[in-house]
Order: sequence, then C-alpha cells, then structure tokens
Amino acid sequence: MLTPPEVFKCLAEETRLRATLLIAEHGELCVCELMCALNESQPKISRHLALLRSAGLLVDRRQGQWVYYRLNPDLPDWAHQVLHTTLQANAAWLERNATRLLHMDGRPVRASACC
Amino acid sequence: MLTPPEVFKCLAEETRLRATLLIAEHGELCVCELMCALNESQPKISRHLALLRSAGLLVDRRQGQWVYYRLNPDLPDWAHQVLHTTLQANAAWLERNATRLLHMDGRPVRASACC
DNA sequence: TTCGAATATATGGATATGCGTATATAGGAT
DNA sequence: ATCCTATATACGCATATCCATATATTCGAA
Repeated sequence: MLTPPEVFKCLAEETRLRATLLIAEHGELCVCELMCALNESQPKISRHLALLRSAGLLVDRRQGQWVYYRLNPDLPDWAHQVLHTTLQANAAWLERNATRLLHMDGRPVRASACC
Repeated sequence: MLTPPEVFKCLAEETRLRATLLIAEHGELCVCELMCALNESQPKISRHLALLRSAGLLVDRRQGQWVYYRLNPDLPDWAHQVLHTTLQANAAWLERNATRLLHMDGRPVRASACC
C-alpha cells in the first residue's frame, strides 16, 4: 500500500501537487476553496482529489454541503517529510494560490472553528 | 528550471525512481550497472536516463566505453532532501536491486578508484 | 580499419492520462 | 416536494507516456 512510485505519481501533476501542498499547509480544505486557490474548474479539482483519495494520500470528511480533504493520517512518515520539505522550499511557487485562498470571500466556516 | 512537478514526474516512474535512488546511494553508476541492478533492457535504461538527464536531475560523464550518471550537483536542495528521505525510508523496497548490483560480476572499474 | 562492447536513438503501436462538457447525487433551505 | 449549492462521476476525445524492436554511434582493441 502506497509505494514510492505511487506517491510520486500523485505529486507529478501540477494541479494535484498544488492542491496537496495547500492542504498540507492548511490542514484541511474543501473543494470550493481549492477551486478558488487554484483557479480551476470544479470537475477538474474534484477528479484530482478523488484520485488522491483513492491512492491513499488524502482522506475526506463531509460537513453539510462541503467536503473537506486532509492528508491521510496514516501516510508513511517519509511521505509526510517529502511534502513538508517540498512545501517549505517552494512557498514562492505556491504564493499566488495561497493569496487567492486568503482573499476568497464567502469562505465556508469549519465545524472545528466554532461550537 | 526544475519546478516541483518536473522533479516528481521524473520520480513517478518505477524504473526511473529505482535508478535515481540507486545513483543517489552509490554516487555514480553506469548504464550496464543499472541494467544489472534493475534487470531491464539496455534501451529501456538508456531512455529513462536520457530523460532524467534532460530534465536536469542527472548529469553524465563518459569514461572510455562507459557512461556514468550521477545526481546533478546543482539540484535544488529540497530535491536532494526528498531523494535522501525517500532512500532512507525505503531501503527494503530497493533491496533486490542493491543486492543484484553488489553481486554483478565484471563490474567496470572507475577512474576515481585507481591511479 | 575492422570488430566488438557499451550506449544512444528512431519508429510504430499500445495504453494511460488529462480535459471539457454534460449529468448525477447529496444536503440545506423554503 | 422543490430549488439551489456543492460535489462527484460518466463520456468522448486529444495527447502523452511507455515499450519492444531495430538501427546508429562511440570507443577501445586488435
């Protein structure tokens, strides 16, 4: 389960890599946040997230109408490290996406943020 | 040059990943050593090495009839770390290849090893 | 200069991958 | 029930990727 080539295949596509790194950075993001941050169509985002989930890189959680994706907590440690290393060293490459995410309006409110 | 997705595309294919990690481990390997370690055909190895070189992950050096490949010394630091992390954590996954390499007979002698 | 070993590349075909568009599903509000 | 929003999936197509086979190149030795 989750061999090295499987992990790298997930990260080899630009949209998937940006999404995965943003999720790693923010802990959890929903589809519409990723659509905004990456400026891509809904089916495109959704398809790539489905792939990342079925590969075992991400897990999802439904909250009302929104589906939140986060890193699979059972991810092997080395994969976690790879993501962390890549994220730290490539903040500039992700900057536009991170900015768009922060400026998104009508950003859904997480359950963890209240109650 | 050498964006994150480019790096991961290189590592997303099993033969290329095994070759790259073996090279990272041993410093430098020639085509015939990789053919033996990976138990794959010459054109297949050569094609993947050409791709890794043209992507900027590897550089080559000709010595007599042999061509040695090593990691590009100008590789971004994060890519180096990714390779190191992956190698350390996946020794078992590479074991058969490493063993075949050690048991290879008629292994060419490097210039660095003598004179 | 001819030969053999090591390596590189060209070619054609099979399969995989990614995309846009259209449609389905699921939950909340009315 | 009905509608709207968020998300998922199916379909058809274009392109990319990978491979096996055949051929070219390069170097050293004879």
